[in-house]
Amino acid sequence: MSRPPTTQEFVLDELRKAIVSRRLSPRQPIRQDAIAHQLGVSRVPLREALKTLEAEGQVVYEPHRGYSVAELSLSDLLEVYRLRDLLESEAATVAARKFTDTDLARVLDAQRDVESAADGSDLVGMITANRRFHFALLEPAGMPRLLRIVRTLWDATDAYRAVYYNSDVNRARVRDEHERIVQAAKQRDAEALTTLLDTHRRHAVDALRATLDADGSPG
Amino acid sequence: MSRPPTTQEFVLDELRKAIVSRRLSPRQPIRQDAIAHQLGVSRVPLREALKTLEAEGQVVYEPHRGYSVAELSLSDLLEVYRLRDLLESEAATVAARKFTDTDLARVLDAQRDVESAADGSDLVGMITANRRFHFALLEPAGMPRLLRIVRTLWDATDAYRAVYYNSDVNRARVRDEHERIVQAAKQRDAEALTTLLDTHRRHAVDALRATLDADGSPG
DNA sequence: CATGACGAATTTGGATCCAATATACAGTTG
DNA sequence: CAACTGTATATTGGATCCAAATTCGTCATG
Repeated sequence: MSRPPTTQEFVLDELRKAIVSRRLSPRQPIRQDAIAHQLGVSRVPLREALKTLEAEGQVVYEPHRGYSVAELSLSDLLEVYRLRDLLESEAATVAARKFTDTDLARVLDAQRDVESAADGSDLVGMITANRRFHFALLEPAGMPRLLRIVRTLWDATDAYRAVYYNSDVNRARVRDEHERIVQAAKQRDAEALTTLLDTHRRHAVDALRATLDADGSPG
Repeated sequence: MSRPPTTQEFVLDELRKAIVSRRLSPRQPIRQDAIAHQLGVSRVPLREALKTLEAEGQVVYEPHRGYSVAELSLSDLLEVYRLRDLLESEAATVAARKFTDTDLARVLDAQRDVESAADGSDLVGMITANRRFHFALLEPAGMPRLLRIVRTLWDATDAYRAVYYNSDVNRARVRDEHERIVQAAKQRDAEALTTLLDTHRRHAVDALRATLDADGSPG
């Protein structure tokens, strides 16, 4: 008994995809009329969707001058990962003490998808399965506000994930590290789990940092 | 060269005040037509302001059913303070290494306002000065995303601050603890600073928890 | 040639109107 | 009398229209 999405939900989804796929590139002004026309809607639901993205930091807004896609500088990237370290460590620690068999089943299920996506070089599948895997590990903590914040932190760097997963070695490493994380989760070993996740994130941020440098985008 | 506020900025401000002052109480549905009329505006800017509050967690939204003021349960309160512990500790530690004389001057200035507000039993003055004091300590960290998150965490419990500062003993304790915090900041003693701030927050959350219990609001 | 003033065109902000959905209520039926 | 159905009402969602602000091009001026 689901509900058909409202227009603003549809628009929000489309905007996210456009930002992640770089069809809307950083610093680019968002012309409301053009985008609304393109999506076949009026500006009203578009603007409500933009307000949501503004609050998440995905776009920046200046009254009377409009919205533009937010740019992620190097210091922004490092801050995002520092915040993820702080918040995800907490969530993982709390969650590890509470894992039920159902929780673990969800983690394993996501990891199976990660594996097949890694094998099949399926970028989009990799991104979504990886996200499912990590949030399956964090959700049992029962900290909805924390989770919500962490989600926006993930969104902020989503545009870079496709690049990251485009590499065979990166996909293989993720798959491998996830295996060890699964073992720690199974044993409810909070300390090992947080350590492994910390390392996992450090690998990601190092790779992203290299990407950002290669882009030559100044920060 | 300031700018006159847009209608949605005005509305956002009014809504915040209404929520903090409990003129809009938790779980109460927000009738857009009524509020828009009350403020002498149309529903459009009101809805954009509500989208911002939704993203901050101040109101909850259900499509086709509307917005209502978010309720803060006991577990929500504890989560907010746990998140503040994690994030403000980080910010304070980073900031302590960077304090300039200008930064410290801002802290001292805020503390002077706290003192006069505490002496004069000025509740609103106490709330604003206290907030200035704490953010003056955190802003030098140069972590804009963290600061933004912390601001929303403060907003979430703003409704309870007036109650807290209504007590002579609470105001005196805040004033006193601030003095010691100022000393640690002057000496750039990051460890002492974070310890003192931790204790400071624990006192606040204990008092708030008592208030919540007294309210008898189940959570 | 740089600079500033002016005006047209573009773009955003907000109000009003209509459509879609949910809620409340009356009446009906088992 | 409980449960259900249909209908009226209230409320939200979205489209269109107009006002306000900004941007951009033009031209005058030093």
